[in-house]
Amino acid sequence: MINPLVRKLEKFTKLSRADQEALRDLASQRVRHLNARDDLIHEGDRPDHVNLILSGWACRYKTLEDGRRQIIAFLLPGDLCDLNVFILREMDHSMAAITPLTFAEVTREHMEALTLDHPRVTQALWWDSLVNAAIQREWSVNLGQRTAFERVAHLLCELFLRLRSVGMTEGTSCDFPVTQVDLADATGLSAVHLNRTLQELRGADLIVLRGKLLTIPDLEALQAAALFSPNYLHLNHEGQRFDANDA
Amino acid sequence: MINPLVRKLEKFTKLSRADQEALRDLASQRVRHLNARDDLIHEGDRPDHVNLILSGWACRYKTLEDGRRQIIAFLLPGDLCDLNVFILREMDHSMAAITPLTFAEVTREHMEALTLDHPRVTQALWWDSLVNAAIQREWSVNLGQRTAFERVAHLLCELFLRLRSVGMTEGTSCDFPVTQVDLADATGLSAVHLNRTLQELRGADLIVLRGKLLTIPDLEALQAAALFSPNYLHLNHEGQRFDANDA
DNA sequence: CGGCTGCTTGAACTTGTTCAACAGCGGTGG
DNA sequence: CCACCGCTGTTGAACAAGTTCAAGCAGCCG
Repeated sequence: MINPLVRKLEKFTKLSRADQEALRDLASQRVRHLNARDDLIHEGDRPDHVNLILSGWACRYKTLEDGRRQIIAFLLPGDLCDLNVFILREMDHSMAAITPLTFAEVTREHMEALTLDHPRVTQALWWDSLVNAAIQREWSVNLGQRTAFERVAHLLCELFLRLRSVGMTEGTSCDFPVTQVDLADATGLSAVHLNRTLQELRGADLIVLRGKLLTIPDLEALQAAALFSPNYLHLNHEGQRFDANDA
Repeated sequence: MINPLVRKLEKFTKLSRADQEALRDLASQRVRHLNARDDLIHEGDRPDHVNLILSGWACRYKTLEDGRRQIIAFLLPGDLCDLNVFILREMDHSMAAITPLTFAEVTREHMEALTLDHPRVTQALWWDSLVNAAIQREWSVNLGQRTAFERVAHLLCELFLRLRSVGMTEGTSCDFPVTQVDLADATGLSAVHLNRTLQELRGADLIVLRGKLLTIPDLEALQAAALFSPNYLHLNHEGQRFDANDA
């Protein structure tokens, strides 16, 4: 399989062979595995490397003292967590595997070397982190303004498009290994109401979700129901302006 | 008044004279003014410079087709918007002045020069943008998990601490020029319910809010009520490790 | 004074929560 | 092979939190 990070960044800019090689190199160092539900890192820990998701799903989350949990972001293959985390003294949130997970721990030194040697890659990584910031903002809109129905629909649209951008969809379907409890924690709904909302979405023929497979028969329709506009994902080949297929 | 950006960044690292001078320089170019409610930039516009807030309050926001509006972030003096925005083709959200506003438009070239010449400043700016990302994440927790009461309390704690970090509080009070409708749009509540929530907070003697002045008689108590933990603001002089009072 | 914007109130209503119970499934151990 | 356990998904019914609508008030500025 093609490296999902490379694939995603090429949505932004064409990368040279050397660039691609450097990225593949990132993905081959200090590779680690986790079981579903294990923490990658916990609030309060000192961050000393950047995590690059290679396969499986993970999430960022925070819990309140009384146990309420909010999932803050989903991390998919090709996602890189916070280029500069080292700068901070301690993590302000936790990260956990949702499925069995493979990821690479990229050291500070490695990141710095990459930055120096591959300006085009660096640019693309900044683009990626701006997109992540935009996603985070959209989640605020989602949680603050959308109804349960719209909110769940919106999340599904987003995840589907993000998966597609790393080549992890097949036609109108994709793997969807998230439990309803996780979805509830991501959308700020109770598990019960989330369940009923999914049923509504099914009833409206907007989604088919069975086992761990999600099918979206009519993406346009789902987007309309969610008041979803994909602009914040900045996927429209922004940086075809930088075309440099060998440096 | 001391430059708020310098003051904030010094929470992270000691800056040399030259560093400080460079930052003050940022704040003196292409200074612009807006009236309350005017947009700085609108969704869909092409971003071609970074905005540095000099005085007054602003916000980021998004609106849905049917008019629902979510305020996504508050921008206070000393706040700098998205170091790298130029990378994106178009804005995925809007920004507006809440009060009469003074801000500086910093060109791409100027930012790049700053980055090259002042690595310590660059580092501090990255710190600042990581903190902004953390704030954005915390807003998700706020919107997704906290009750109206906790949510409003939490927002007030955050704003108070952020204002304090740029020297804009006086004892237990600060200027608070935000209308209830704005607060409602930031917390995802209806204006009516926001109003009642403020009354509850007043009734519990957690805040005094009259006119445009906010007083928090017992910050600890308000934080406790909000389940507020300040760690995500990373204000605990993280970077006293870098002390270099002249380069 | 008149008109605007922002704040406040009451009452009916809706959306989403909570609690409690149960069904389905896969895995594990006896 | 069956019994049992734990996790995930599903259901009903009572309940609570927050919304909506509509009206009125207060303060401010011209």
